[in-house]
Amino acid sequence: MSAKKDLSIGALGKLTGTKVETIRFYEQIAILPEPARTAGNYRVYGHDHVRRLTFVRRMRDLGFPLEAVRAMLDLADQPDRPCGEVDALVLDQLHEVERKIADLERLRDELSRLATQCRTGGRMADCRIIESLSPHGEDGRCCSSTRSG
Amino acid sequence: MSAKKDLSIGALGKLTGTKVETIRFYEQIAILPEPARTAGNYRVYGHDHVRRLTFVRRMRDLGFPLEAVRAMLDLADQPDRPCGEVDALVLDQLHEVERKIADLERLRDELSRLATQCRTGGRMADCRIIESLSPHGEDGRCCSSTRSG
DNA sequence: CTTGACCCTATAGTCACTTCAGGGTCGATG
DNA sequence: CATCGACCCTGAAGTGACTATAGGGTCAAG
Ligand SMILES: [Zn+2]
Ligand SMILES: [Zn+2]
Ligand SMILES: [Zn+2]
Ligand SMILES: [Zn+2]
Repeated sequence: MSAKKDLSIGALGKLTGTKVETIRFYEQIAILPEPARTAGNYRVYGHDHVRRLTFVRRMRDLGFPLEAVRAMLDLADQPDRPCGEVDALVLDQLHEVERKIADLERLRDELSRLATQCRTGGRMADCRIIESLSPHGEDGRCCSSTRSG
Repeated sequence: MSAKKDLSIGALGKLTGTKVETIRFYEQIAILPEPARTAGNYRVYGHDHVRRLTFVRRMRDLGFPLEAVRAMLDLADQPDRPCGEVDALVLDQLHEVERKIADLERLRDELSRLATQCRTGGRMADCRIIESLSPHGEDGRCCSSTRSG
């Protein structure tokens, strides 16, 4: 008794936490197949769309790029292939996320050092933050490197 | 004796670690002022450009959006204003980075859980990863929610 | 019959660049 | 003098993953 409850695009969006425009966008780039239409040209979605879109959104929420989503969808449709490729995609994404975390932690440290530089409530002319971000001192010499011995 | 060593766009790029196209782009959106030109219409840069571009690149490397860079450049040009706004910009960016790190750490945990699900070397049909990403079981019932009491 | 929520298409905008197409300039070499 | 390669020029389009806007059509309720 699997009820075939047809869904409008808005209903599908609510069910999957996806904006209507995003669903149409996914259709345009062939992440989602074209649905049937009503007499009034409205899109009509069914169970398979819900499943597929949910899958897509979960991967996106985990930070996978759409290209990886596409690859995963292709793989998922071929039950006889080995699943090693799927595992590899997940590991790649895990490493990517770990790399991003490391990058951001370095940034965070630099920013918090920067944030403690000033705090004087003084004027821009004395701002240590601006000074820290500038190339060198305030005098006219720097890049030209014409400081002969 | 501040030597006025004029620089071509390529030389400026090398000096600041910026691609030539990016420099032209910054000029286009008025992050950098239009430089002088040679008779052959080549851009010619001097010391001030080096300083300004270095400042921009440092901020970008710290993850500030160009809008914040623009704001900071505006402030830096007004020596009499209080530097509190600068401090606030840096703190905002610090919090933004901290938020991103927290988000990514959650993702990392989910991904590493996901990554340990499978590892069977089996077939797609049995892949636990695919299963974990899918909405519910394999049977035809789910979104329709027609499971009456 | 009108209101308002929803839907349609096509197009442009977002961010911070990158890439491309199609040329021009300049110093060195033959 | 021709020509080669490294560099430079402009303007437009492409990237990712949507988001927004303009200008309409559909449909159930009151
Ligand atoms: Zn300050
Ligand atoms: Zn300098
Ligand atoms: Zn698997
Ligand atoms: Zn379902």
